[in-house]
Amino acid sequence: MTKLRSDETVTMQSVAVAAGVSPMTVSNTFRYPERVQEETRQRVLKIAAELGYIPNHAAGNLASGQSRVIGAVIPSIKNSSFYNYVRGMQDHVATEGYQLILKLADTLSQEASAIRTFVGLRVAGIALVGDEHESDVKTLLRKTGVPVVESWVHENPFDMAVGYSTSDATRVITELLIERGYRRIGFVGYQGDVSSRFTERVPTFKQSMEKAGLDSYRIFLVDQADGFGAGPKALEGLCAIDPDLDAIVCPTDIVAAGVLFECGRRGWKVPERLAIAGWGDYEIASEITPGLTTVQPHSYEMGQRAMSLIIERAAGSGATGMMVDTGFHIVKRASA
Amino acid sequence: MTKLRSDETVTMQSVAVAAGVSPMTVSNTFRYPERVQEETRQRVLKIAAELGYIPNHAAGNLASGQSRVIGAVIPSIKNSSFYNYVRGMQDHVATEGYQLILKLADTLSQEASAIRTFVGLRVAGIALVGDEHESDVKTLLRKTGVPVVESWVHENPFDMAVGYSTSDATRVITELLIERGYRRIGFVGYQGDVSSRFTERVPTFKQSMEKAGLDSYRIFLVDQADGFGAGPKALEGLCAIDPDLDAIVCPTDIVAAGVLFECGRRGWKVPERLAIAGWGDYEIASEITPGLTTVQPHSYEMGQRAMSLIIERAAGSGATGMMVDTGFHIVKRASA
DNA sequence: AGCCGCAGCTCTTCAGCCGTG
DNA sequence: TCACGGCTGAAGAGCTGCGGC
Repeated sequence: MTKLRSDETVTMQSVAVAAGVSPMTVSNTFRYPERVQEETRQRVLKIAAELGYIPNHAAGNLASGQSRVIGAVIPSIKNSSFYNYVRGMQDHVATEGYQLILKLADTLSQEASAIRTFVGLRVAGIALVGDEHESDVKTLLRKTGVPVVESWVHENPFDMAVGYSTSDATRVITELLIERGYRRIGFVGYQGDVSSRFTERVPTFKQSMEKAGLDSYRIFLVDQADGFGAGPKALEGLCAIDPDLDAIVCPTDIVAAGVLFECGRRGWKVPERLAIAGWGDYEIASEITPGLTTVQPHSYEMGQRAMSLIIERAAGSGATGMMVDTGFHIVKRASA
Repeated sequence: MTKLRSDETVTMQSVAVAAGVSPMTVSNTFRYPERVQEETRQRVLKIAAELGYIPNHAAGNLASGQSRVIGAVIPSIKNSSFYNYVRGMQDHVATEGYQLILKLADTLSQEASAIRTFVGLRVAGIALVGDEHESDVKTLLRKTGVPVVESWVHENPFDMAVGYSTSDATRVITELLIERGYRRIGFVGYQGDVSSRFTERVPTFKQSMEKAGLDSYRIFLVDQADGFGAGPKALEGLCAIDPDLDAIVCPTDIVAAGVLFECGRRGWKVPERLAIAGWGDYEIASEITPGLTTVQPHSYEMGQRAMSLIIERAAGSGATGMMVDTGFHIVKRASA
């Protein structure tokens, strides 16, 4: 004997004794119900419930090398952008008898630490956002062979990916503004080390403008951490480039809302003085006045598909390199 | 032999062989570095890194009966209300060498399922929000003896609690409105099965009004799921009770922002025609115009203290029944 | 002081038992 | 004779507590 664990610890063994069966029958009752006679099963289940028995996942994981837990790393919960993504993941795993656990990571090194925790836990799979990760953890993930899905990623998956083309969406929303007659269009991006799902929009914006014979120099970068506060800064920065700016493309609806609030302070009419396009179709986009014209990624579906890719792999089918395009659409409201 | 695991699985054993030491020395290197000679430790660490070794938490948990993982159940990430709470938790556990994992649960039964997952994982402790939980899981938690902290709870903890008095905050914000000369004050609450941290505000509001000799019948309940949309509904409902309503107390800044947007649509000046008080000091409270006067709970500290209570208990000190009051303060802005 | 061997944590895989048709 | 349904026992899975050298 080694441990000074309380004697009252409820184990499979104690359930077995109380139910008058072997531990194996208890195990089978939970894992392969069809292998156990109805009557026996009911008895075991009843006893287990009475004793408050919950199978020790650590022991099961160790013995079987399998897990029904999937880990997801989420960049932030500061705003609602990942709400539907997480709901999609959660709803899908529930239907398959899996469990989802989350870790938050604002930076690459936090992401790396979260991944190490998940690997230590020997989860069935890992869902990441974006395609930039520390090279050490990439090596680690390769070595362990755990299924990994990158979300919001549209090409060159590390393992598997689910997402949509931010380039396509940038082109479509820019062309929409051009079509509606705006000419002096400004673009707001994020500065510093941000995900490529933001940085790859800039060249596409330029191309779309140039293709229409328009100038593409109205570009201003803000700090991703600024939230709503980025709006006023962006507007000021773009007005310094061109005081006659007539439209603005924002990296998120939060920034767009910040711009809209600032227009309110300045007494600028939207969209008459300035048209505003957002990104993400957050709840606020439909609630403020005027409503925000914005890109709606299909985040809920993205979450669902991310989980189904992992579960398929864990179940034996599925393969590395799989990619799913969940698309996007433009929600047209009054702001642009 | 049992498993058909890949032979390349990196275990403590394989690290030990490669480093020319026993498995126990590898174990000590990770868990009790001071027990191992500097030179040996460096060698083991180097080999471990080369092989991409991550200790199997399941095996360690099983062998030691301990865990460095803490589970937290969060009601929602739809808006930013729990952002600082989670940051506080995460920052604190990191300093203590623990890891935080999250599960989202919108309903009591989802919470129960999340708790069962955490118990199955044999986490070191569990952080919950609010004081309402399924009675089955309460029994289960009692039986397992896992440390549990309830947050946003100010009295009668199930095990331990950290929070502030929503009653006190309701009184203070109501008295602020009265002091500022508002008389026809309306109160917005949530209908249905919501946490007591919302329901207990109603009686306090009534008391505060009556104590000042004012009418307290201007009360309207909205659906918690409505988000910003609850604002217009609440305003309409309260105007039906009293068209000359001059101030409104909202359950969250989101609802308050919804009311503010609706005032914009109606052409009502804030706070001249209607004063608005929010709750939570979300990011939007300082960004919209006018800024929202609101209750600022010290969520970051709440998260930190929740984790320290759990870690103390896991480390042997600490006791059931512990409670921490993290307080609150009122942020005065232009809306009221 | 620094390092090691043994036994054991709880569960699952697999082989096999026993009685029946 | 064998197949099959329902159950069981032995042997680890990878790690750590403890005592020994």
